[in-house]
Amino acid sequence: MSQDSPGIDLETSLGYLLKEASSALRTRMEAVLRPLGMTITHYSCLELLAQRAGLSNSELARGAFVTRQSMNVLLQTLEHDGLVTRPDRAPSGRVLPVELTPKGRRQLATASTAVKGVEDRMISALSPEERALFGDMLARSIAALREWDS
Amino acid sequence: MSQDSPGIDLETSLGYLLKEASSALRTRMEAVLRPLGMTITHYSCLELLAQRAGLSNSELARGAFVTRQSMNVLLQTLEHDGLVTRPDRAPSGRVLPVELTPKGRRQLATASTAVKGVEDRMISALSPEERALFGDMLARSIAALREWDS
DNA sequence: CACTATATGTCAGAATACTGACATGAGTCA
DNA sequence: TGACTCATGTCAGTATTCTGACATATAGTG
Repeated sequence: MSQDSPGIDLETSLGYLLKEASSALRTRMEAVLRPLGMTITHYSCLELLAQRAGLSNSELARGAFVTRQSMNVLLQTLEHDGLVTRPDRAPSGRVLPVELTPKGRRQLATASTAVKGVEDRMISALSPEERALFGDMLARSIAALREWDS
Repeated sequence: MSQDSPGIDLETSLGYLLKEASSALRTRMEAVLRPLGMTITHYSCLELLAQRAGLSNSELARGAFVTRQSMNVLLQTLEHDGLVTRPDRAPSGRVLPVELTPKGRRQLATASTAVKGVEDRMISALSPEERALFGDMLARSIAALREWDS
């Protein structure tokens, strides 16, 4: 039971809590996006494109935290459904800039409000000052985890 | 190259930051567990069992944030590899209590050390006082996200 | 100019997790 | 007792993501 070793106490582990929070957020987002026929990656892709039009497949993949292979199959579906467009040939190099269509923009609008509701629910547990600090601590944690990147 | 920290508004979203932090933690954990031939779910299962011996398949699934079907597949592998044991018949009801074998305990020991190193790296960006507050904020966020269930 | 390194898009296969469904056992309540 | 509800373990099929690999295009270096 409570044998030591270099064991990690999951009850107080910040890593476990972080995963737990991320899982809860993911579950809630899936719940509100499912009626809209969208997955989280699907929504993330559209949201990224709305803020930075012309992102490439690889850039979208990094922004949505999936591999570029996974993003590519998603983009094929989005393109087929008329939500995004890609040029037939790369304007420069091999990079294919992706853009939202009006239809994609409309779909994003409804999804964005739904997702914002989930995020608002989450941060409702934090005071305005705490929200700033929370974001700052998250950013510092991210930086520390990537510190010795190769 | 515009691959690092583009000035998108998503960077100020706490939901996105949370997902980003979770992704960074996941990447680091995968990096240290891969040489040991373990996945995160694999490790999580062993860690859960070390702290609470006799957990059922469904309980392990909830603790590792996967479905009980996925956990069952993993448990079959772990059982085949001699890392955990399950009784042939349920002592009560249908619940099959899972237990670590000495071999499983040894494998967990090395993995736990590696994972602890990752977590230590992450919280090194936070002061001791901040760590407590960080955990508290995460717990409150989790509670807020789940109180919706009604 | 060649050579190298990096990044991209893409294809194919494998690993992993999920949804749906079913039977079983325990607990609750009329 | 019997009907109902709930949770569990399990089977089957599907879906999504990942790993590995390759050719190509750009930039940097000698």
